[in-house]
Amino acid sequence: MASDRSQKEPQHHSTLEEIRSTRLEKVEQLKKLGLNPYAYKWEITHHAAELQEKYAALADGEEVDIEVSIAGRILARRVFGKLAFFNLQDETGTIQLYLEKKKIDANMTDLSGAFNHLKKLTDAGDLLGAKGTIKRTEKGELSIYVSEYGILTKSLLPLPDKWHGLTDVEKRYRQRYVDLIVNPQVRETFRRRAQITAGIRRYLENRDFLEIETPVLQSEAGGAEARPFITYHNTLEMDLYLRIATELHLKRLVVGGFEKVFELGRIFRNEGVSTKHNPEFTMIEVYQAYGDYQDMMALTEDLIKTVAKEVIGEAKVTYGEEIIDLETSWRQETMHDLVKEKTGLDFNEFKTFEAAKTASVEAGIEIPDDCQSIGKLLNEAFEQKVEETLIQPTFVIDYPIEISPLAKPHRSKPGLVERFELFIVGRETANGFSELTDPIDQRQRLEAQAAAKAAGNLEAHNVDEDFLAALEYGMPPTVGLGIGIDRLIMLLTNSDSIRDVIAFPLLKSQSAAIKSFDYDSGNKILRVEFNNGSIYKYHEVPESVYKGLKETPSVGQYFNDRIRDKFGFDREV
RNA sequence: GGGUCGCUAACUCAAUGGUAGAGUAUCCGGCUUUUAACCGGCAAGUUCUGGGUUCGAAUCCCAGGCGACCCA
Repeated sequence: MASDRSQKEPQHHSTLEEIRSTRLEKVEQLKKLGLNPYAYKWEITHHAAELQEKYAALADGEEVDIEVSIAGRILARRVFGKLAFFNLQDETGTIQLYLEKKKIDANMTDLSGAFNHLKKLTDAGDLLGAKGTIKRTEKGELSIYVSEYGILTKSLLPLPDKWHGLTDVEKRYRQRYVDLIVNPQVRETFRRRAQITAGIRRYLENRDFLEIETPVLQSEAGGAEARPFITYHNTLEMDLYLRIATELHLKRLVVGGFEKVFELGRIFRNEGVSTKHNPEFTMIEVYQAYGDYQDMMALTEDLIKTVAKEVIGEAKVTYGEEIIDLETSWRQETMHDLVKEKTGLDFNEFKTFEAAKTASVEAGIEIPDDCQSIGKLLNEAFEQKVEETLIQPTFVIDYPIEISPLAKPHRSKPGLVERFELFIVGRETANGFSELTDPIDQRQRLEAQAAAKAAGNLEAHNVDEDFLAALEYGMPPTVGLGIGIDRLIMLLTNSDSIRDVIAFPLLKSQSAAIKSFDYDSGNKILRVEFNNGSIYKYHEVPESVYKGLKETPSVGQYFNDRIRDKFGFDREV
């Protein structure tokens, strides 16, 4: 019998494409057997972790005659002649399946050769349902002694290497689903992320804050200094901006009479990508009427402590080499004092900008061109010399007015505002201030921003007249807070890149990878086939461009520069 | 934006400028206590792309793509 097979064409089963086609054949074989390779349902009675916990004390070789049914993904197979062991993973963990020919064939009488089909037609990566009893093997592994199985979904693509797992960082982010399958700690990170955001909402709802959703698409970006994404509404024929903050709309709600509001949502900033920045990220903004920044610092501290305790179990966090103590009362220092402590410079003493600049240069502070006031210089000194040293939670308070256009002037310190920022592990984690409620003062500050925009500052914005109108109706004394949720989650999950806490971080798109192209000179249509199998037809493409593409040394580069996004197209495949 | 490093079989990695290899996975055969199962066998490559130098390039040079890290 073996000799018949050996005379067949040599089989090639190595590349992805070939593995996939082998598995597609298995799909067909399952269908022929009357088994649906893409099943509708499997009744689950238990999960892996639950069973592991419940039967932790079961002795080696012992069995428990309780029928259980579970489902999950096959992570590993160890197959013998008439016996097999599979490791099955569900959302909670893994458990071994003890698969014996005798037992399975005796129970699955409708399917002759049930055990052999299981051996031949399943692969690591398939989703499998199994019913059976509990048994700890003689080697000590808690198992389900399977009487019946169901192939629930046939997987067509192989899982990553079982030794090394998925180590390619890029692939982990680009194909997060694979990362999640093979790296349990990644699932734990996102589980914890969900617990953190749920905990924050619960905390605020318990204190009568109301979450109200505000627009993502805005005709004026505002509420922060950042470059916005611009998009276009076709039927209204207008440019729209994706929000860079929720601030100005939440304040409108406070004007409208809501005393405690918040929104936890996605913010978009058209800026670079780094371990600390993703162009879309999650922020919570909280506004409370009739309070000031001291009230909000108290709330911020209590909120973060409470959530950390709920999620981690204690208000102590290990982050890299550091142990962050969230429990003891958080330090509160003025920006002036901290700068003085680290640099020896007392910014209260400087009478002129020139004097401050000279002293700062001596202290080793680099001064950018647009830094033209004592306040901005103070902030530079803070960012360059202090920020990264603030490891344990620290509220920095009383910021220069120049860098805080929406904050209320300090009640006793001229030139400053009642603002705080929270720093943990050297990173800005939260920002809040007594809100500016004087509409005339606010107009002046926004007009200064608009002037900066007109002068070319891409992070400045036009005056939001409607927001000013709202302030003119009267906003109560109010304090506001913003927390960078991703950075908080990084802290509470001990992650050093923001990409580790965003399920699908933004990545540069991979190269066009053009397979082939041809040109219809009569209709001026350039037809391009990509390596991923898709085919696009570009219209009104001049023959010169086609010739250029034909002659260029780098097709992909030429395509990106001269064709992509330059011509209308439709997609053929 | 700048710098450093990387890109070789599906995966993880080798290969003095001189025949591109190994382990794992896949595929075939065997196997009733494995858990990185084991034993035997087959197959698997546009060395990221495009140029250049050379008798000869995975290796050296140039340009580009993508990524990681650091800096601003």
